[in-house]
Amino acid sequence: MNVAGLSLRDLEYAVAVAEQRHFGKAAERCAVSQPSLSAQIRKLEDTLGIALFERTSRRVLLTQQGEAVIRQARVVLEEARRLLTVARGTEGTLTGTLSVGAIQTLGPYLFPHALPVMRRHLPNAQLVLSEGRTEGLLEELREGRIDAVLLSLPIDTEGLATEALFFEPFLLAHPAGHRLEDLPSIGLKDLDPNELVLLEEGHCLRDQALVACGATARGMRHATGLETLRHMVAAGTGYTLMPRLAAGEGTTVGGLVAYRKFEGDAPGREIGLVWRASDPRAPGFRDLAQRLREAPPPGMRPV
Amino acid sequence: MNVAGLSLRDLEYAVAVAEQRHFGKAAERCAVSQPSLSAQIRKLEDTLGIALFERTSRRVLLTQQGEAVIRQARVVLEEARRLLTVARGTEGTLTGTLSVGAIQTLGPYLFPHALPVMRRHLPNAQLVLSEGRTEGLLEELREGRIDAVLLSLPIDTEGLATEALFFEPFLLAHPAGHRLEDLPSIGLKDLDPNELVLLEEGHCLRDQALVACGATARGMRHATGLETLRHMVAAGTGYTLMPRLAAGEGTTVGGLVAYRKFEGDAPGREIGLVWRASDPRAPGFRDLAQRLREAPPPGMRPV
DNA sequence: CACATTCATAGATATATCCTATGGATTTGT
DNA sequence: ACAAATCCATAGGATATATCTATGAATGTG
Repeated sequence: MNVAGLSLRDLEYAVAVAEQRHFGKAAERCAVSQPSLSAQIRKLEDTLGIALFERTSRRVLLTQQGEAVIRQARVVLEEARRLLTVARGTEGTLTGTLSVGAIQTLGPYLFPHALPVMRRHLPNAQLVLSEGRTEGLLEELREGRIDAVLLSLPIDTEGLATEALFFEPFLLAHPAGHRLEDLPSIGLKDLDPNELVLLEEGHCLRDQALVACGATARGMRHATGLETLRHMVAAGTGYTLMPRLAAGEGTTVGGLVAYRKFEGDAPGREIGLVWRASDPRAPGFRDLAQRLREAPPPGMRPV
Repeated sequence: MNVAGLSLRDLEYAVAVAEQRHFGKAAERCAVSQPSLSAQIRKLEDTLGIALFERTSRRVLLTQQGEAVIRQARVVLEEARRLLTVARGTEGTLTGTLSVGAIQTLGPYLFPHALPVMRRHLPNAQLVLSEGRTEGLLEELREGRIDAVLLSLPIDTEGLATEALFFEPFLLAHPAGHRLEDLPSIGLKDLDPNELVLLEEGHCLRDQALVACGATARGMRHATGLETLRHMVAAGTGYTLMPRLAAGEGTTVGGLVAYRKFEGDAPGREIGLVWRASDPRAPGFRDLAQRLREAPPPGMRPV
C-alpha cells in the first residue's frame, strides 16, 4: 500500500469520529453529509485493512488498532498543518485561528483585561475562546482542538511548554458583617475549616484552597461555579478564598460579600500560558506571554 | 486554507520533482503522465499560494520557499508512511522494501557475506542495495531515498542513529616481489609516502590511509575505485592500504599483488550501520545490527 | 537552421466524492 | 408492548477531480 492512497481529508474525518464518537456529529464538524463521511471512513478502513471503529448503531467505539492509527493520524495532520504555515512563511508566528482556553475560575475575569492586549499584539489572529477545567483543557490541548491554555501552575508538563505570567493572590471573601471583620488583620490561621465553602471537585481552585487552609474536604459544602460560590457567601453559608481577579469592582452582590487581603505571605496561584511543545509557533507564544506579563491586570504580582 | 485541501499524492509528486529536478522523470517515478503531474503541481502551488519551482523549460529549480515546503512535505510523508506501518501492526520491524546503501570500498566485498544473514533474518523484507560514497549516501539517507547505510565510522550523527558492527583491519597491498617482502615484519613506519597509491578524493578510505601513514596527498597517484587501485598495485605503481574484506581469496591479480598484515596495532576502520534517528523501525535496525555483529565476515575484529 | 528536449495546454474520459432520500437496527418513552 | 427517536448504512444520481493522449511553445544543441 502506497502512502499516496491515503487522504488527509479522510484522516480528518477519522479523527473527528474518534473524538465525537458519533458519525453524525463528526460529519457536521467536517461540513459534509453523514453518508459521505461514512463512505470515506469505510474506504480508509479498507485501505488500511483494519477496522478503526466498532459500530453498534447506538455507540461508536475505537478499536485498539484504531486508537494507534488515530494517534498517528493526528501527528500526520499536525505536520500537514505545519506545511501550510511553512508555505505561508508565518512559521513561528500566531496568525489565523487561535483557540485559547482558560480555566473557569480565571477566564471570565482575565479575558476582559487580556483580550485587548492580545488583539493589539496579534492583529492577524482570530481568537476563539473557551473555558473548562484543567484536566479537560489539557486534553483538548494535547489533541490539538485548542492551541493554548491559561491556567494555574504547576501542571504535568509532559509534551507541553509553559510560560508563567503572574501570581494571583487569593482574597478572603466572607459575608458582610461576619465576626472576622472585627479582626484588625487576617491570616490563614484565623480561618475555621468548618466555615469554608468550596467549589466542587475538578476545580484546581478547590484543591489550592484546601491546601492553603490545611483542611480536608469531607462534609464540606460545595458550589458548582465561582459565581454560585460567591452567592453562597452572600447568603451567609460561609467564607471562601476568592482569586483577586474575581473580586473586582461591583462583585459584592449588593454589599453582601466583603473581601479582605491576607496579611503576610498571602495564598494565591501562579497563572501561566501553556501550549504543545511540538507546536512550531512556540516563539509566538513566548512573545504573547511576554506581552501579557508586561501588562498584568491590577492586583497581580510579578513572578 | 484547510489541511484537507492538501493531497499526500501531490506532496509525493512535488518531492519527486524536487529530487529529480525534472518533471518527466518525476512523472515516471510516480507512474503518472507528465501532464497529470504538472497539473497537480500547479494545483498544489495554487493551494499554497506560492511557487515551489522555477521552470525555465530547460531546467527546474526549487524556489527558496519551495525548499522549506519540500522539507516539510518529506516530514508529512514520513509520518503518513508510519501511519501505514502502525495500521499493519509492523511498527518497529523491518518489512517491505528496505533500501540499504554501502560505501564502494565495502559493499562489493561485504554484501556477499552479509546478504545471506540479512535474508535469513528479514524474510519479509525486499532488499534493495546501492553503493556510493559517504557524503552522497548520507544525503540519500537523510532524504529518505534509502533506509540504512553501511559505512566507516565515525560520521556526523546529526539526526542519525548508529550501531557499530566490527573493526576491519587494513592490510598492506604491495606488488609481488617488492623489496618490502624482505622485512620480517611490517609496521606503518616502514611505508614511504612517495610509494603510496590512493583512491581519488571523496572516498573515506583515502583519508584514512593518509592519516594512518601520516602523509599528505599532494602529487600522489590516485585511482577511481578499489579495483583500479588494486590493478595499479599489480602494475607496480606502488603500494596501498587494502581493507581486509577486499583482500580475500583470488584477489592477487594472478599473483601480482601480495597482502601482508601489519604488526602491532594495525590500522583499520570501524564499520557501522546507520539509519535516520526519526525512523520508527529503530528496534528493527538494532536487531539487524546485532545479527551482523554475531556473524562477522572472517578476519573482522569485534568492537 | 533543423532537431531534440522539456514543460504547458486542450479536450476527452475515468474515477472519486458528494448529496438527498431511504432503510434497518437499537434504544427510549409511554 | 408499541410508537417514536436516534443513528449508521445503502442506493442512485450529480458534481468535481484526476488522468490520459495529442499537441504546442520555448529553449538549447549540432
